[in-house]
Amino acid sequence: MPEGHILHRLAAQHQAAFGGRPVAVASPQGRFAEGAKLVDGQPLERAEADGKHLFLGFADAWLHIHLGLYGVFTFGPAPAPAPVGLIRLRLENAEQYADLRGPTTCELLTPAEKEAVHARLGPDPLRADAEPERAWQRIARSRSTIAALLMDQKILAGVGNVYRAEVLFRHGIDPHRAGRDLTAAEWQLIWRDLVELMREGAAIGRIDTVRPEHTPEAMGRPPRVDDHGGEVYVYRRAGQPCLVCGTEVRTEQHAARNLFWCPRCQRR
DNA sequence: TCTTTATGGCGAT
DNA sequence: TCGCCCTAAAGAT
Repeated sequence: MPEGHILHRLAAQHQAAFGGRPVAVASPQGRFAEGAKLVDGQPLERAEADGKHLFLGFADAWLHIHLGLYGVFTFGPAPAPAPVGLIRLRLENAEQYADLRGPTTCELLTPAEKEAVHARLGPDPLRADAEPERAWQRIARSRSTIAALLMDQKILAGVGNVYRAEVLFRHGIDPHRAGRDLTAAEWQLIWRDLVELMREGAAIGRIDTVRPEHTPEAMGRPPRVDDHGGEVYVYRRAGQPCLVCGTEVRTEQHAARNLFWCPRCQRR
């Protein structure tokens, strides 16, 4: 269950495992059988991520993958075992295999179609070519909440529900504030923090956002483990005490997604 | 053996 | 704003 950091990590993993060499491409489940056949046996020329999209470049086409809410890749040493469950896509060479389950999107694109995907995305904090100013231009004019804007991939690419909740907490910002009420200085701090947090997330493969001075050990509280693998301030911690001030963390449905925040720490 | 839930996004209304 | 799509694991019965 992925935000942008996972897709960048996956691009690097595919490059390392399959880059520059022919790859067997198949669809054990059958739903992507025709597409798989078209690139089967071609070398993987390059792998890249753009927001939450993964692109695998073959000679004849770009393989475009979006994991959606519960898509997942599994890597392992070759030979791949007999398929268990629904495997949409399997990549394999002599050393390794990768299985893809449950993606929202798994399709072949032309270069022009790939560029069209890029064109409709906002800047991605994990890409060197990102222009945060583009996002700010839209946020500064918007009456939508900053919570909704951070999740809008046309505004900002790669940020999901966890990074949204956590970056707003780290900057003390009430998620319900309108984008146009943010200051340019606040936006710059949010962007820089996202770049840093997501780079670390891509490197270690999970989302850790709790500053050293706020860890349970540093605060003299019993240790704890968040059930999604990382250490966070508010995401999925509704009803539990805020790590900083002890106030109960709140949650609500916000544009059909779960929003979490601390009503005391996030009053700006 | 059910029902629910999830770090997403699309199109219809 | 709603329903719907993709799948697996956790929780309820």
